[in-house]
Amino acid sequence: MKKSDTKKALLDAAEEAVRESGHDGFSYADLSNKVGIRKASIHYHFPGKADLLSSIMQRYRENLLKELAIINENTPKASDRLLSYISIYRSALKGGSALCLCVAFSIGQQTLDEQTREEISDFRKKIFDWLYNNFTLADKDGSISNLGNLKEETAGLISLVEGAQIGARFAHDMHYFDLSLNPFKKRLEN
Amino acid sequence: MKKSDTKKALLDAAEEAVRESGHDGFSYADLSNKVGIRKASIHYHFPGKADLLSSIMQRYRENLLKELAIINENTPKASDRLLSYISIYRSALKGGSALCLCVAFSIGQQTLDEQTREEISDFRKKIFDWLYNNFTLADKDGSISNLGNLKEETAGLISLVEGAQIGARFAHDMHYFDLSLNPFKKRLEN
DNA sequence: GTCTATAGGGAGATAGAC
DNA sequence: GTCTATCTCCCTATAGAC
Repeated sequence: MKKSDTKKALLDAAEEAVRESGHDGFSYADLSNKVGIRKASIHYHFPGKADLLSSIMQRYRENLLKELAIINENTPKASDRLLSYISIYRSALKGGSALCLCVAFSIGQQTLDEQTREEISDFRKKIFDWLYNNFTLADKDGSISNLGNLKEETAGLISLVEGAQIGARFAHDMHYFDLSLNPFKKRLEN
Repeated sequence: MKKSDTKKALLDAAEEAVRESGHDGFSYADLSNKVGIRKASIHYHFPGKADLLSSIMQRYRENLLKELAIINENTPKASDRLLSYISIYRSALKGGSALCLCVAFSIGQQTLDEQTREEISDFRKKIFDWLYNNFTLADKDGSISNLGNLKEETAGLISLVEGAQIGARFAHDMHYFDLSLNPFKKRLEN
């Protein structure tokens, strides 16, 4: 198999594993089974597990930030942009069996290498800024009711979405996510 | 040392470890160092790790449900009760280094034994009911503004508080918790 | 009750053949 | 690039002396 194909298969399998079981909840043996390659061979593509985890995070960050940029391009109203944000986190749940990669890494940060932790930290800041800018837009276009302090609204929405993911995965029930988000969604004018 | 004293020391050390590192983020060796007992001796008090984890959870559940009952006895206004609830989760953060036990177990549920998972699940339901009853009270005493659907409010507050814990611990910053909770707190009338 | 000693397994990682 | 074989380390758990 071509080097890049195996590498992608490993990244895909590892990302899925992290989102379902956490980064220390899967082993090279698990990965080996999923991809159909001996576990020693994984080290050819990623010398250590830290390299693998860092690569997953890098790829995820690039893709998601691109998605958010596209939302801004195509969606004029702030409330609609936030709805898109919420739906990204909703679909990441995969019916209640997985978390988005950012939440999965954030809850297991203690045993991560410094570099990956930095990447997550930087990523979280960028998400915060994107939301903050769109709450600022909402303050102008009036598409969200009862707006308070914009930094508080931003932190509150991130916490709400991440907490809803945790709860929904625990219960294996998407309904819990929707239930949690509804009070916020009712403030959005469509 | 008396049996019950060692047992309590083990429970205390294990609870702290779970809240800081997760239930598979600490070993009998870690516990052995903290308590000053050889790791083999731990098995005398708790035959397996599952027994230890289950005991921590049982103790925590009993204590917290007792606390919530006392809040109801001593605090007439719904908004004040919810403030107490929030402050329990806030102080559990220990400045951003730990989670409350319920969140710590909830995020690591995949590798828990069935019994402990059941205990957490049951505990979460009881927390939900306590909050739901107090949102119902708020609907009567008018101490929370803009009340929507009460189940949604309940799920939303749990998600908010749990997500705020995750974010605050990641950033090692209590401020993030306070920032996240402020929009909700502003709806409470004091 | 607590100890020493050790079993048994799984983790990530490396060497070297092909 | 992928393989087999092996290494080292750490985990939970048990046996048996004191």
